[in-house]
Amino acid sequence: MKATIREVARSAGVSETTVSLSFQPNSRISEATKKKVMRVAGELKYMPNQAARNLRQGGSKMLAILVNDITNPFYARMVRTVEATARARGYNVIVMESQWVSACEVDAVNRMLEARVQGVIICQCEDSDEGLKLLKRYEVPYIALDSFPIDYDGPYVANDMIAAGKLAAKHLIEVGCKNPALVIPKRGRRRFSSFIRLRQGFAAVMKSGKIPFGQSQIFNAGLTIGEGQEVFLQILDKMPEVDGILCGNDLCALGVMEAIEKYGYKIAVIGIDDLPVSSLAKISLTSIQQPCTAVSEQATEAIIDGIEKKESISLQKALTPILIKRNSTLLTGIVKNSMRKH
Amino acid sequence: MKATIREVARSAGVSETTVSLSFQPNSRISEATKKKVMRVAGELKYMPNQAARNLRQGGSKMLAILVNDITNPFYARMVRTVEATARARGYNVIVMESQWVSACEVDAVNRMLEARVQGVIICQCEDSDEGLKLLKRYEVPYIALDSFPIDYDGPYVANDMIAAGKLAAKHLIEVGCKNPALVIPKRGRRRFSSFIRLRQGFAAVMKSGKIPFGQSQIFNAGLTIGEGQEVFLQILDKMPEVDGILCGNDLCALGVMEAIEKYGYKIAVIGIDDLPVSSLAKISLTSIQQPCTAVSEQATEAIIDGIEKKESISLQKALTPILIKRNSTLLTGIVKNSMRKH
DNA sequence: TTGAAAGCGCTAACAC
DNA sequence: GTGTTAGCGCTTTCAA
Repeated sequence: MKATIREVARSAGVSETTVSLSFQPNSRISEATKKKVMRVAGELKYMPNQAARNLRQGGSKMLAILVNDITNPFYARMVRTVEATARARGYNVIVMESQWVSACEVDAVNRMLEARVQGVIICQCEDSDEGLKLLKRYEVPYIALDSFPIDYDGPYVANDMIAAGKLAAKHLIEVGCKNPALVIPKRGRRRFSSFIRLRQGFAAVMKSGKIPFGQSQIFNAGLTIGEGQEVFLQILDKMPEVDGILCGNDLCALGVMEAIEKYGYKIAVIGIDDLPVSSLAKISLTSIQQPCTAVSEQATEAIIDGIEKKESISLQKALTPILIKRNSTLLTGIVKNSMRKH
Repeated sequence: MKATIREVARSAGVSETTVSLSFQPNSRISEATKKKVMRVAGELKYMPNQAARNLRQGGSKMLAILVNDITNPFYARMVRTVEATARARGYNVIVMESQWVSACEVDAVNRMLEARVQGVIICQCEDSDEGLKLLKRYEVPYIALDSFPIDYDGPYVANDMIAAGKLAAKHLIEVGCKNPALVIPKRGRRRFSSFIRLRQGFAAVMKSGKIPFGQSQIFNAGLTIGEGQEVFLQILDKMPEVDGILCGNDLCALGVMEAIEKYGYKIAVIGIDDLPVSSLAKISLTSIQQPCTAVSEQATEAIIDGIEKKESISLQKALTPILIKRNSTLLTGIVKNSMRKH
């Protein structure tokens, strides 16, 4: 880890250029020289210094991905896909986490900027757009992945949440739901546009099915098990007749299911994400499977294309999800009235 | 994102040195000059270039963490903690994933080396030690986190798996288990030393409790729900009287529980990790909670200390886990005999 | 308190 | 097919 190109050159009796070129694919160097250089490099434990290379070439070959919560499997899978896609195209990825805190987001963006990442894939956290502003200001290409504020007009690749809302509503109606509730997160003053779209799709289908659905049936909870558990009593308080709940993600849905069970109710629940645990027989949570892999891949490809063609990216794309029907709606739908407690 | 220190210097009518110094804390520059420099820097959208800084200073202020599976919450939490701890000390972290594939591990290590990370926190994947060899060869400080091969003798911070095995065995005996099985992963020819230790602790307590426990009661499955589901029939085949199963992690345990339920058995199950979902009433999986945060913190601090003191690190530390008792052992322990199918 | 100059390790013109 | 030269953007002596 100590040797530089200079020492390798000297030791191999060639110029630095030759060494440099030997490490590049299909360069002009003869096989013999290349072999010799490689041998010496090996002996001297030489390895090209990316920082120097970047400095010289004026590009870091580095992307950043910013997610809200790395421990959430939904984001973790995105990170994995982005990483793999980027690597295939010769880019490294630095992963950052905002933990839903705007200040962390800004901090993360600053570090990306200093690291001279060439592109940013960003799952935006909340109502502050400071992070985005920084990216714009410093003219770093970015693309939103999955979530972004309601007034965002930049490039994105996301899951089609209107479709998701429609799927959920249609299914709830199918299983006989008359009093639906929607549980989605709210940060600061606004909601994510993803969840606004979810609501739009949900409300549209409910309306066409003549099921009343209004503001009073929308509840606020974050995307964790804990927050799901907490919100259920609020729902029950305002909607004692609730018989179907769509949650912002599976984790929240798991929490809601937990509370439903605890208080002895039977209410249809739908989550979003289709986590591995959701398919367990004991859980069997009906969920909306999002095309996360495709979304992440396309976002990554788009940003790299943008970087390499030096074009600004204008992609705005929403991919269609599918509904996975399980017991959390199928069983509860049948028994819910007879089993109700009150 | 375009301006360099030179342009800022020219525009502010000072030297590059002054600009550079203005961006460093408590340097000799006067407040007035600093303010002026900052203003100009802001106007020109100047931001120090880390690559150049690193090149000059000969250190990247970058750490790498390599995990096996980023979508596994166990690793994700470690990543989070490492990242936060490192950042507090002024280091960035690049995250890499081996996906349990030795070739990926080697590839990841190579990229770290090129990125000139100053230290590596590594959760090793399997029986190949190629990755580690590379790290040694290029003299990059490293510390193993949580898992490493059986013959590893380098620095590590890990969970005390002997203690974990003992806790589990003690508890299984408590709930009346007579025919225990152990399900742990095996990669290539060897097992992780973590799981060998788990077995040691488990076997020791079983022995002292006069419960027979030998090779034929140890089964092989990876750390995922799917592999847990698959292994159960093998267990049943070889041990029709099995009444207690300790799994290598919660995900695997969830899979085993799923299969137990599916085939209509009641068998005590213990997992390791205590994932959030494990505490759900519907799951209620008895699990061993590992001090992952502390482990990750200590590993990170140790490696940074090593880097800054230029000392090689010799820390070998195992932190004690605790047992969280839930229904997967408490209920099954009571009813298991009367409910058995065969 | 400030500036001039040297150089970190590498690559890309441009010679030869 | 190979070498010479000139920087990439920054920090750090050293001198003023």
